[in-house]
Amino acid sequence: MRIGELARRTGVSVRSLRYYEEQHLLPAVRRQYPESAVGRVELIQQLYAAGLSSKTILGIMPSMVMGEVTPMLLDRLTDERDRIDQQIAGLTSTRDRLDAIISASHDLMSRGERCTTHCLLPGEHLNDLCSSVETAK
Amino acid sequence: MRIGELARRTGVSVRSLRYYEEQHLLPAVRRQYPESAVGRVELIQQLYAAGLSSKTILGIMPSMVMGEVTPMLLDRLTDERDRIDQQIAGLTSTRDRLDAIISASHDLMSRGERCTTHCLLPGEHLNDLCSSVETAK
DNA sequence: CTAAAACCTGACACTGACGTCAGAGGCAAC
DNA sequence: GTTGCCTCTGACGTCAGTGTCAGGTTTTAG
Repeated sequence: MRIGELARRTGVSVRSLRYYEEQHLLPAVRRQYPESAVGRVELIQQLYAAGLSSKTILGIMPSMVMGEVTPMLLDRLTDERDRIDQQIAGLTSTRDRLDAIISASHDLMSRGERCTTHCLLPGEHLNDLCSSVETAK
Repeated sequence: MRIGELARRTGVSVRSLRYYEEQHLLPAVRRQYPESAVGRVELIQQLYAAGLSSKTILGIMPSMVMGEVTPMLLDRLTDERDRIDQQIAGLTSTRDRLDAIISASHDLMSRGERCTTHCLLPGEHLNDLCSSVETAK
């Protein structure tokens, strides 16, 4: 498979694939990629989405491809897993915060009420922000 | 409170705080920040961590500060919440993938076995990657 | 009053993953 | 041949958040 087809099949731009190769994440043998490159590209994308850098991905790639893991790699994997766990926790808390506002405003709108005292950030005066938002544009 | 103290209390650099003000996320009144700025900075950081851009944050900020939300803001909030939900799902799947490797390698090491066929990415030859990793450094 | 400390403005640098463009080559069908 | 598509190399641009430095002003301590 050549780079164009790989790009089509993965939905990843040619530029990105070349970048991956540049980072030694995606080896090509004489302009040909094996069938397995598709899964590999998807793995790379997934790890990028999880906030790993190309260097980190390069580091843990061997353990993702082979079932075999050295103690050092195991450490790295565990570190990253823990980091992702933390990230999930943070995102969950953020989502809950957004959710609280969304459902609260649903409740309010269904009753036609208004509530400016039930702030999530206490101590703010409305004018503080309104003015800043207006002057922003 | 002035910017230095705010920086100390939030653990955010002075430079970043100034950037927030530049983006109209953190209004200052004559070089003075109100007590509530601390919570506000933490909110900003949390939203940044969730992948929101400064523009988006500026857009949804009013609804975070006041309980009141316009339908337009509600849409934006819902969009962001859904995006974060997706992000959480992706991260969870990535973490599970890492976890699978970690626990599998624990099992293997405890038995002193080796398993190169139990790959997570089928169809790869070990040499594909080993060579690419070696030549990387 | 003076010196030090904090602050402001403005600008440029950097990172990382990727876009984009130019120029050059390869390989197919017509 | 040549037309056209795909590829490669190389370089520069982008974006957002932040570091950093220079040079000037304000606030605070003595």
